[in-house]
Amino acid sequence: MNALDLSTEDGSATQRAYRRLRHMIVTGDLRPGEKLKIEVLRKRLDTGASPIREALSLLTSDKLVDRIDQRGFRTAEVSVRNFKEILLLRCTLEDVALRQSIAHATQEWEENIVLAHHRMQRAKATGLAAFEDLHKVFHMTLLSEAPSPILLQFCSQLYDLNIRYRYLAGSGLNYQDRDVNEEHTGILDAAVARDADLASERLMSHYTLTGAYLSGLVGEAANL
Amino acid sequence: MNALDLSTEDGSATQRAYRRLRHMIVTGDLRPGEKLKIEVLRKRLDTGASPIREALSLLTSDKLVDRIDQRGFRTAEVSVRNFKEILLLRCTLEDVALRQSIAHATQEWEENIVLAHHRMQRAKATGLAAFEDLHKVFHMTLLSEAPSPILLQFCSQLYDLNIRYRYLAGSGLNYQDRDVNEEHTGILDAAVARDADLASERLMSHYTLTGAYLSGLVGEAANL
DNA sequence: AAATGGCAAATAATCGATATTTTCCGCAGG
DNA sequence: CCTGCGGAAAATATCGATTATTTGCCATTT
Repeated sequence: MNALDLSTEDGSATQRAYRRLRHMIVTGDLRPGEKLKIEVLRKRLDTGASPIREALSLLTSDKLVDRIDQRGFRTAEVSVRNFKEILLLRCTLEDVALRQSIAHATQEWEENIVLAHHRMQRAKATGLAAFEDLHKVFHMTLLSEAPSPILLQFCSQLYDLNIRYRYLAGSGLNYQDRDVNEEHTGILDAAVARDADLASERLMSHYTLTGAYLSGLVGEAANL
Repeated sequence: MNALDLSTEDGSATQRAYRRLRHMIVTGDLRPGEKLKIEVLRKRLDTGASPIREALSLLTSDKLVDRIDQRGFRTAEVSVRNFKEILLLRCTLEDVALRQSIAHATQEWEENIVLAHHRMQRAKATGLAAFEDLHKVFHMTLLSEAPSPILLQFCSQLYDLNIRYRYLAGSGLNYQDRDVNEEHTGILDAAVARDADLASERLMSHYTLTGAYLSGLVGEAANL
């Protein structure tokens, strides 16, 4: 069983509810700011109130859900401001993490990135739905040697918050064919070459470009 | 009602349990790695199982509690490695936050810091227990104008993780009289003068010194 | 003596029901 | 016409009990 395997059916009722709710929020199935009534979700996921409640508590950690004491839960609001904050923070934190990761690079790590990159490319080419997951794996693998689990966890969390905007902007998968492939390959090459400055520069540019593109869409799509 | 008021008795049972458990973990009343049995806590806090359970879920977000599916909760482990990671991350993030905060400084902010500083000093002088809280308020106020709530939340979380080590190292309050007062005043002055470089330098130095001092203690005290 | 299998106790997770709180709506008074 | 005040309806929070899972122990086997 893989820690990154998000699809499976096992685990406690709480875990299942957590995964499903998380997916629904990230993909926009549950709209931003939407009230999350226990009763409604209970029926929808066909489980008891307790697991729902706990799952929502967990999602609060991920900042995908807001809890208001005594008046329940709702999905986190979105805003252009929030989107930009996430983008900027990602740049700041991933720059640090990437440099640390490259500084601690190993052969195995190098191979992991190459592999992650290949899998991502293949999924994209074949239009597989798993692409989104593999894309995250690629990015997190880049950072994975940074000896700072908390930092990595922050990056992962910000990644998820960001991807939610990608879905909300519609066309979850359509990168408007700016050449994203090439950007990824560029980052990969620089990382494998252990060139921290170049890799970081490319990564930042990758985020900034994607961000600028999305920023416009986010505004209209969610009409903020 | 103040968002920073941690003492009160009101709110839901969950909130009360959350505050009390949090305090117990941070102050070391519940030891690192200790198993947190619902039944035991239920009696100790005189409340039902549900609030305990939810409070523990919330504490998981704060990384003060680890949850292991199907086998309950335990307080987060500590280690010198983890301590150093927190220290380093705080330096990285607070440097960013402080510079942003100073860049957005207002008159009101300036007055808030002066006030926070004064209250902290007074509490220290009179040996008040509230000192720890006011110390946190002072540090967070320094950062408070940074237009990045997520970043501030990370800083707050790291602050709490760090202070836990202070308690664990024993002598929660004894700063060994390295002149901490003077360090605080120095940071205050630089911030009020809007000198971001100087303020940041002093803040980092403040953390690094405290960290170096604690680092030794943490090792012995918790015998890691 | 060490390993294995399988009870029994302990503990966690979940459920269904109750208590508490908020929300919503209509009505009286200004 | 707006504002504020009940009071029912809805929703949340909490409890007590039940179910499922894990853990610890001891007999049995090799």
